[in-house]
Amino acid sequence: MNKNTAVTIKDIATALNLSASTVSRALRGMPEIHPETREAVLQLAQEMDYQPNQLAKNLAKSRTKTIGLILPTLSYHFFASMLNSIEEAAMQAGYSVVVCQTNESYLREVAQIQNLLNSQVEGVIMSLARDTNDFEHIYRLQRKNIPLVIFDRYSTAIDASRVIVDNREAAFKATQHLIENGCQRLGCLAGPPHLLISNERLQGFREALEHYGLTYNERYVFHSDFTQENTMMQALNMMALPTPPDGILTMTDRIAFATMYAFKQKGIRIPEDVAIVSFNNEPTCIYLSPSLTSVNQPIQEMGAQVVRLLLKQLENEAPVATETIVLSTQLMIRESSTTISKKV
Amino acid sequence: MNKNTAVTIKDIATALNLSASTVSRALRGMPEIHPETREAVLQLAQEMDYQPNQLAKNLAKSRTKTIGLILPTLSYHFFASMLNSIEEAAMQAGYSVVVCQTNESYLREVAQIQNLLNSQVEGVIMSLARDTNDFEHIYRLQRKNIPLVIFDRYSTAIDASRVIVDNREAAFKATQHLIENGCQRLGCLAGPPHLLISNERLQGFREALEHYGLTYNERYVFHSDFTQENTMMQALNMMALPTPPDGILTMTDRIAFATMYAFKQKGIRIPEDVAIVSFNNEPTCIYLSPSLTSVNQPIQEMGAQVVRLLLKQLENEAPVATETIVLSTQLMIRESSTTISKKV
DNA sequence: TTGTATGCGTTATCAT
DNA sequence: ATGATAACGCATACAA
Repeated sequence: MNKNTAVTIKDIATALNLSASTVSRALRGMPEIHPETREAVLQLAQEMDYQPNQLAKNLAKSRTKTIGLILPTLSYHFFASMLNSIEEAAMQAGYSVVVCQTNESYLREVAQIQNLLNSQVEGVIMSLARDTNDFEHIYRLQRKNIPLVIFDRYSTAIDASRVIVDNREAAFKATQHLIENGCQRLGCLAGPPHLLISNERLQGFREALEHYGLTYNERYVFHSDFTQENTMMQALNMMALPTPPDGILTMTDRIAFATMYAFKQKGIRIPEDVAIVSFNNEPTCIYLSPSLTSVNQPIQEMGAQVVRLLLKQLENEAPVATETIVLSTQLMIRESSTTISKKV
Repeated sequence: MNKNTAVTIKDIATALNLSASTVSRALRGMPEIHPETREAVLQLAQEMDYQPNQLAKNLAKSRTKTIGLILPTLSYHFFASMLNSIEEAAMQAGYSVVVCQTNESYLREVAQIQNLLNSQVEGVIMSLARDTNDFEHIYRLQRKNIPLVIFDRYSTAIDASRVIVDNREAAFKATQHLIENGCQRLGCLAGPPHLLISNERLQGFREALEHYGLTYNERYVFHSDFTQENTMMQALNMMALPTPPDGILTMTDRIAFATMYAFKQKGIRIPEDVAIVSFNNEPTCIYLSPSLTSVNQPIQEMGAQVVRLLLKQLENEAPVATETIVLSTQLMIRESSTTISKKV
């Protein structure tokens, strides 16, 4: 059952013996309206509890002031936080954002882009789904000249503005930290092989090893599909190597959580048997025992930059060159990687 | 910079020397259209990469097939999961959902309802913000005959369909569990005093105490505003009582996490010194050491019921009586409340 | 089977 | 300062 009685501008107009255009102008506070008329309109609007119809407004102006945000999932704290930070920045610029999750599925990503297009969003911000390997849907978006900014999970196959962190450097520093804390045999629990940022982090991992004269061995690199079960299996497989690692770099906190969980069940001690360093710095990191060392990404800054780059495209008449913003990270050192201070 | 060249039905029509209505019908697969015309239209639409304008569509049909979802925050796993489960159920019924967060702020809640109204959502699903004490904005919604369903954080001051769990019983069982595991002096770390579900849980806590012949003492009840700092302070204050509790019921996992964090820093052992039982069963619960005993709410079921109740109102001509669905919960017993099996 | 006319609620361009 | 009219893109009642 729905209201059949939405108050419209026309209702106010006839009630006041005015034309719709006058009411419209009064409502929007245009200067040419007589104060008395304006007052009358505003008051009646209030009394009738008039709600402007955003659909009609948008259609008439051919303008929605809305941007679409496509995220892999809101269950990761990182993405939920990015949503907040993007929404904040967008709102300040007078835009609202409509969010959709892909649940890591390529098909859903395609569908969501379709939806956003139909919803007439003026621009799109996204981070790629785990399973996205083909970019035709993105190209379509671009062919329609919809401004696009990609953050975090990007692809070099897409020519769009991006906001990322220096994954290679971050992984390098994280690995360096493990080495300097005495780890000799390092393993890496990476994400799906086709995810670019996973490879960048792997690259940083490798460079750190080589920089410190350790040999990089592919057999110490395992790939997780981000699910808990798979991650636990990969982690245990790694520890079942003839000479298991004494330090592991995991690509995300979720991977680290599952790994630590698996290790706990098997009686593998952290950091005594194996140290762990991870990525994302989710709030849960500090609650674990041992607390988890993790790379922090500047979420506020990323959100602000993402929106800034999008606005640049949105508000310029002429096409704008794509831009890549690389932000730096901070390693939050905690118990999982430091044998020294087990304070508990 | 934006596309000035959105392909419309009219474009297809003139290109094919047809009328707009014919194209419209062909696009929607109406039976009365000649197969050949349909083919031609469909093909050209594809070639021109035609995107239907959802705004125009909605305006023309005075129907959006959209429901609004207002959540306190997406940072709580419970709400993020509810979003997924609601979206799933809504999609199956052909509705899409637009989400907004209040960030626990009353003012934002009011504003978000305003937005949803302007966006012409056909119905609203919500869980109240922490700070919401006044319900005029909800009443306005109802005066406009917008179907409304409230879940989890509800209020008896709002006459709307709801989907909740039996908080009193859940708290009773949780408290019972603590008592049966040997706790003698129980404390409760509740949410803000005006949150109804917090009080219901407190009621269950109290009833359990009395049922087991323990005395309920208000001095063992502390209120957290859900922030980490405040929660830590309240938790430590509780343990600073002359005779601190040996068992605590916390109202949410977030409260429990912060409490455990505070206790860890102070060297207060869980469950040896004090056992903890909580609400929400976030995934993090199993990752903690000790793992956290928590009340699980049937999120899938809740989402399905919420949507079902809303659809009932949406798809009935006549007004539908409000309904309350009370679902039952399950206590997930883990290490934080059981002295027996510290497996690690 | 297809076309014409009208409407959805609002804004915008001309007039007056 | 206000009104009439057209337009936004699509759907639909009515004609043909």
